[in-house]
Amino acid sequence: MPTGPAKNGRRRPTRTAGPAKRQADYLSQTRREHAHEIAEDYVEAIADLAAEAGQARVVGLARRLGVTHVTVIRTIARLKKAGFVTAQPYRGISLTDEGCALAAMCKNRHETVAAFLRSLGIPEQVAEMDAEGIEHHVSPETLAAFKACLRKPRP
Amino acid sequence: MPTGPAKNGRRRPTRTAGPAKRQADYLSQTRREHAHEIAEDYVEAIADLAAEAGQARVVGLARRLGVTHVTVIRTIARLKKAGFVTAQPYRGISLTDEGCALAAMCKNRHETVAAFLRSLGIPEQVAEMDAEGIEHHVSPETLAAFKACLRKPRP
DNA sequence: CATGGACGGTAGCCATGGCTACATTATTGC
DNA sequence: GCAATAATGTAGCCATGGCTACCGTCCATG
Repeated sequence: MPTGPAKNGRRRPTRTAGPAKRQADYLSQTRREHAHEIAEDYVEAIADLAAEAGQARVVGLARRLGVTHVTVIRTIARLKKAGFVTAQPYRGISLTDEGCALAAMCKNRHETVAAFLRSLGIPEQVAEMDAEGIEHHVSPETLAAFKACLRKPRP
Repeated sequence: MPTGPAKNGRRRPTRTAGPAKRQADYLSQTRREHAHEIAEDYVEAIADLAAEAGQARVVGLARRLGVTHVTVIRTIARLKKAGFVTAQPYRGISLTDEGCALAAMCKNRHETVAAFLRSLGIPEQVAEMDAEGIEHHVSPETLAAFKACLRKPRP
């Protein structure tokens, strides 16, 4: 039972229409992006492992991503359905052309973000850590601005 | 059935120990942060609604956050357990002191990130959109660097 | 003062992304 | 060639964060 009468403006004509709607869209978009983040981390890790060990394997991915091999297997299944990787049971994991392109884009973007942060005087480790989280939310416009800043550093 | 013998270096002594471990930690950390992101978005929205309408209500939050009122109710329950908000059924939602502090920090951080992006020449709307995603991953060091850049803009 | 419609809440579904525990397959070393 | 071990895969659990459908509350207004 409620403890008393609510005399708050319940029937107010909402009034938070314009800007609130826009922010809602931004937030929805950000949430949608989150689905891609994992895929990006995976294809990047697969590309790296393939480059350094000749082939990406489940345990290697698990170690690199900080999850159990079970999680890797399940996520790989999704990436397979999404067309980013190919994999047969007990064999290594390979990127499709699409996956390769995504990995290359991610690697480039990650490098740019990390370099930009370092150029602001942020310590290596912190820059790397922040880049890991930031990179997935950097639009092409912002990425271009970062690159421009790196090209002509402040005096 | 596998289509043939795998002659890949399975028994290699892992060799991806040092840097891979570090990256795994970074990624784990980023994943952990994700749990906080929602809380941050909520307390910020609650603070805004309280400021502009006198009280935060479920439907208002739902509109602002771009989700259904059901999602809001469930998340509020979690935030309540976490000690960020207080709420009784059919009453408005209020921030605890802790929630208030978090909201203030988030608002400040969001403003800083958005202003920094705008200072790089990124269009208002894009800056706002990117800030929404980036803000949750900005460490204190990086935030300080952004603020420093804003204080003395490039000539 | 009754009631309609907005608001708030519950039940139950789905997908994702973790996990442990257990089973299966490949490789390797004896 | 066979056993041990590491890698891979399966089953099933939990939490989170969406959703729809439906039901309950409340209060402004006729």
